[in-house]
This record gives sequence, structure tokens and C-alpha cells, in this order.
Amino acid sequence: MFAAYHGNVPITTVKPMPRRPTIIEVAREAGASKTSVSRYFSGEREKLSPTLCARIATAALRLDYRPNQMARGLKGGRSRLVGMLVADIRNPFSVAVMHGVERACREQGLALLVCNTDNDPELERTHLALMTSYQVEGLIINAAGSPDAELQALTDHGMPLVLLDRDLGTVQADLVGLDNARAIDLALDHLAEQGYGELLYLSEPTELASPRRERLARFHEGLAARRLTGEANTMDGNDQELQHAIEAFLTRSDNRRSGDVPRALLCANGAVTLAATRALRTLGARLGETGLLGIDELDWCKLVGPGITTLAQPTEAIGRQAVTCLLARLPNPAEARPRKHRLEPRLMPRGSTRPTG
Amino acid sequence: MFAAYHGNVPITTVKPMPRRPTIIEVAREAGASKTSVSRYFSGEREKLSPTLCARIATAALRLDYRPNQMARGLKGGRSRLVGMLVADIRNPFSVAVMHGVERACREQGLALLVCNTDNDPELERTHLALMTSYQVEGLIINAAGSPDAELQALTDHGMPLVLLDRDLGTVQADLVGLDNARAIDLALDHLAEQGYGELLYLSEPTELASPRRERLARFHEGLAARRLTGEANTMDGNDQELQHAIEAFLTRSDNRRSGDVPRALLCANGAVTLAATRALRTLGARLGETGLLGIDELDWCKLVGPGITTLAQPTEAIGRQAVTCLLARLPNPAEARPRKHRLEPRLMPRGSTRPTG
DNA sequence: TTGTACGCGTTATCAC
DNA sequence: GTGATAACGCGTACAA
Repeated sequence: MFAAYHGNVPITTVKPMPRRPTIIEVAREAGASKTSVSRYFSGEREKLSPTLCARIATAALRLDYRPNQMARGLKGGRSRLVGMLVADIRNPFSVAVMHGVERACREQGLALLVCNTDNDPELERTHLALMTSYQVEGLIINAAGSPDAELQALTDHGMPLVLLDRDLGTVQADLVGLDNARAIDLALDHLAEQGYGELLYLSEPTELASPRRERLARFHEGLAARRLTGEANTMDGNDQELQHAIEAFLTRSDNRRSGDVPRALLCANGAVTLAATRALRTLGARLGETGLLGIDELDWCKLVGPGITTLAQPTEAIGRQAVTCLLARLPNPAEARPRKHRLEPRLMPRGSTRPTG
Repeated sequence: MFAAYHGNVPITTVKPMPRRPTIIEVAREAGASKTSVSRYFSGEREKLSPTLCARIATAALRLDYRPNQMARGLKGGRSRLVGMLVADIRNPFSVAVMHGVERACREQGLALLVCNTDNDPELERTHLALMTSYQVEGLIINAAGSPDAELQALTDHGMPLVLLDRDLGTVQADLVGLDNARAIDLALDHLAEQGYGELLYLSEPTELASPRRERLARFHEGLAARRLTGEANTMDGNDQELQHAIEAFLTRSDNRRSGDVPRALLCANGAVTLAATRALRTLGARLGETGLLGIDELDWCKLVGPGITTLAQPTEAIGRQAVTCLLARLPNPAEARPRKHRLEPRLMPRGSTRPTG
């Protein structure tokens, strides 16, 4: 029996990895009741006598007590969790917005459960179910597919919901995103001012993302008033195809105008800008001589050639606004009609839109 | 009284936003017991009669029942949540690793609670507490500061723990990250092969991040064997200061050698590469003539000048390995001694390390 | 194979 | 002010 202690720790001290202390143990340690301890940690300290407060404080500190959020969420549904669905976590724009969301949540004492769908509608459904199973109090959604039915079901159940960047046709929910019309207007104005007369608008397929549709539509609408000629090309990430399209656009002889008019590329988002830059590089085009303007500011845009002109999205603000919307809906989800929040982009002029070099 | 129904929905149908169905309601609907339903959703369907299974399935489907993870986590601690602490969510490297972690978790039926500390040790502590309060089953940590004490306390309580990229001195935990020595060796070999003889190693301050220390140390160790001359410069994000350092390095006359030897910059990570590229651009240096090699592959590296040579980290694999480690520790956290997993980088040679242009 | 009873840690309700 | 007690939704011995 004693031998067990020779050079060895008794088994009983090995196995029982200590549980976290519970509210009951704190209550006992403080000589108080569960209720009082609960009140103490629920921000109702004013309703407790200073002396009791102090006893609880020291007891909790000594035991290193931390309220169990799981148990909290069980009773009143106050999980203090907010869910965020991101279509592509590797997209810097998404990350920047998420950063804003996260900061805003933190300031509100909310935790953020982030799910990345990798643009897979199937995964999106799965993750939606996952997050609700964790009793999230609200959902911020950058949709990958069209989970309209699922989302509608959620709002019907009283789940506050905010759409991010991408709008969905049938879902009644707030939307926070860029003012896409304004963005295209800014872009066209700038390109026209800089002397570019013929434009090629490049975008990814527009079916899945409302901003792409809005931008494309505005592009077509906005040409005439500025005496611009333009065409659009939507394609997915095929570099080869993109390069051919750009080459055709650049080498084609212009029979609609007299002189030779500078031509420019307008890219619908950061991914397209990257692909287009790659293509232009392969084609040996000189930035500026061939104009290039992209929506989404990326940290490398100032480094390529003479710098790439961009329209910066207010990513942080978009994220914060999303949380603000959510918070406004928390008390009574179906209260007000859905609102659309459209934030302003900012032009970052650089060398890629200076035709004179 | 009737008037209330004219063009209006009776109040009672507005307020009571339907709760999610519970296991009891499913049991009632299926004419079964809680237990059976619980078993059904806990993957013990083999132990149920096919007919019961079917009844439960339809009942659950009709009610759109979803087990409440909060309640699940309460009992045995099976929250199915994994926590991940990220020092800088806007760092593409971190995001890439996180992507790997997330995929691996998903395959294991685990949800991921991500917290970003923005490199703030204070916030790190807060978030650590937050995640444990949600009863995460394990923690993957890309440390911002030195939360050694907190982490040690957690492991003592049986919390499985994996360190990501950055090691911590006193914490007994698995580590997954780049093979930093190998990375520097590869870099030095490549630079030497390409004919660069004088190197400037650029890094951010090494206090907070062990990889920075390891890389810097290896740099100094590895010079002699390759007949290279080199010096190192660690500084934080001050562009001005960086530019001066680089300028001094490039313009200084070399009195240790006879001829003029090509000089190159070796950047400790992606952020430094970005800053150095900016500085070189401002200085009007030609990439290649002035060598440039950076650790961390970024999507714009092939676009700048002749392309920037990089050492790509196996980010996805690092993320997956972290989850693997965690899983291995779940059954018995303190089982084996901590292991260090060091993954291999891959050289992406480009024009920035071709001195001949 | 199926059902019963209890416990998980917390909050809400209602007495004192 | 403070405390006892009943939920909350689920897992799990244990009994049937």
C-alpha cells in the first residue's frame, strides 16, 4: 500500500482532471446562494449588498470561476453567440468585413461563430443548421447560394438576420453592402475624366451574387451619358479565356470613332483585378496606356507597375453596420421593415488610370 | 373585438415566435421515448428497431427538429466545439491555415469558434476565457503574447492544446508550424546559387514570435558555410526606417570583397516582403539586380516586376495537422509528451532572384 | 430493444 | 436584499 507512493503518484491524483468550478461551489465558498452569485455575474450587482458582492468576488477569484455559457444559453436562450456565414474566407474583402463584425461583437459582449462555405450551397445549408443548433442569437450572412427557404424559416422563427454584400430575392432581411451604383458611377466618371473612351467590363458570373448584377447593370446604364463605349464580359476563373477576351478588346480596330481612343479595363472585384493584372502582364500591356480600375482595395495594388487604381470598400464600416442592424433587431426581430444599407466606396487613383504615363 | 381582425393579424399570432422543437416533442410525435430519439441522433441507430427509426425520422423531419448543442454540451462536455485563437486574422497566412483547420474540423463533425486577438495580449487573455466559457473541447492557438500561465492552467484542467506557428517557452503542448531552419537553409542555398553574396535579412521584432527568432538565428548560422556575408535588421512596420536601412545596405561600398557582389534582401514573412517591395520601389531598385526573397507565398508575388521569389508555407497542411494533433489528445489529453511538427516549405523561384535580369 | 429518473450549470420566479 | 426551487434540453445509468 505504501509502495504505491514510492516514486509514483497515487492513481487518484492522476486521473481526476479537475472540472471547472460551478456556481454552486462559488456560492458555498462565499457563504451565499446560487441566486446571488448568478445575479453577481449577470450584471445585477447593484441589487446586492456591497459586503455580499465582495464575498462573492473573492470566492470567484480564488476558485477561478467562469460562468458556463452553455448552461446560460440553455435557460433563457441568451447564448451571446452571433453566427456569421462567409462565402469565401480567403477573400480579403470578406476577411476585412469579418474583422469589423468581430470588433463590433466584442464591444457588445458577443462571441462570433464564423462558418466558411467555400461558395458551396450545400455546405451553406449544413452550416446554417450548425449555427442554429448552437442557439446563435443572430445571423450575419454573406450568401454563397440561394438559401432563401432556410433563411425565411429562420426569420419566421424569430431569428434576427442581416444579409452581407449579397442580397437574396425573397428573404425579408436587412442588407448591408456597398453602394454598387455609386461605385460604378465613380469608376466611369474617373475613367472618362482620364480620357479613356472604350471600356471592357470584367466580372465573374452574376447569377450567384447580387452586387455583380447591380454593378454590371449600372455599367451598361452609365456609358451613354459619359459618351463612353463599352462591353462586358462575365466569366469564371479561366485565365486563358480572360486573356483572349482582353487581347481581342485591345487589338480590335475601332471603327466607331475617328481617332484612336484609350481603352480601359474595369474589374468588378478584387479577384477579377488580380486575374486581369496577370493577363495584362502576359500580354505585355503597359498599365496606364491600357487603363485598369478595380473594385476592392488590395494591399499590393500600389506595388504593381505604376500602381493600380481601385475603389476601396469601407469594409470595417460594413462589418460594424451589420452588427448594428442585428442588435437593433434583437429585441423584436420582425419589428421594422427590412432596410438596405448602402455604404460609399472611395476612389484610390493611381498610375493604372493615367493614359499619358 | 372583431375589428381587430380587419386587415390585421390578431396579436396572438404575431408575438409567440415559435420555439424550436425539443427532443420531447419529437418523441411524442413519433410515439417513442426521449431516450430513443436521443440514441437516434447520437449515432446509435443500430440499436433501434428499423420501424422506430423510421417513425423518429419522419417525426423529426416534420418538426424540423435539430438537437440543441448547448444542452448537449452541458452534460458530458461534448460541445463539439473547437476554439482557435488567431493573432492576426488579416494575415493571409493565418487565414490559409485557418482554412485548413476549418476543413479538418468539418470532416470530424466539429465546429470552430475563431477568435482574433489583433496581436493584443490583453485581448488574447479575454478570448481564451471566452472560449473556455463555451466549453470548447480543444484549443488551437496562434499566440499573440505569452499567455503561458493561462494555457498551462488549461492543460492542467485537461484541455487539449495545440500551438500554431508560434511556440511558447514554458507550455507543454504540441506545436505545428513551418520547419524554419529548413526554410532559411533553402533560401540561403538559392540565393547563393543565384550568385548573391551579400544579404540583408529583414524581420519584425522577434520577442513575440518564436519563428522569427528561429529564422533569424538560422540566418546567422548559415552564412559562413555558404561563403555569404550578411546582416540582419529587425524593426516594426515603420516604412521610413525600413527604407533607410535598405538604402544603406544597397549603397554602401563593400570593402570586404574585391569585386562588386550582387546583394539581396531576405524577408522573414509576407508582411515584411510587402514592406520591402514598397521600399525597393520607392528607391527605384530593379528586382533581380537587387535580389528579393520572401517567406510566405502571396497571390500578388508573381505580378510585381519580374515576380518575387518566395518560400511557400504548406498552410493547408499545417491547419489539418493541428486538428489531427488535437484529436489525438482528446481521449487522454496528457497522454504523450508534446510533439513538435515541422512542415516543409516549398521554393517558388521567380525573377526577383535572377541577378542577370 | 425501450422507457424512467436523474443530473448537467444556469437563470427566472416567487417567497421571505 | 436574499434565498429556495423549478425549469431549460439533453445524455445516460438503470430498470423493464
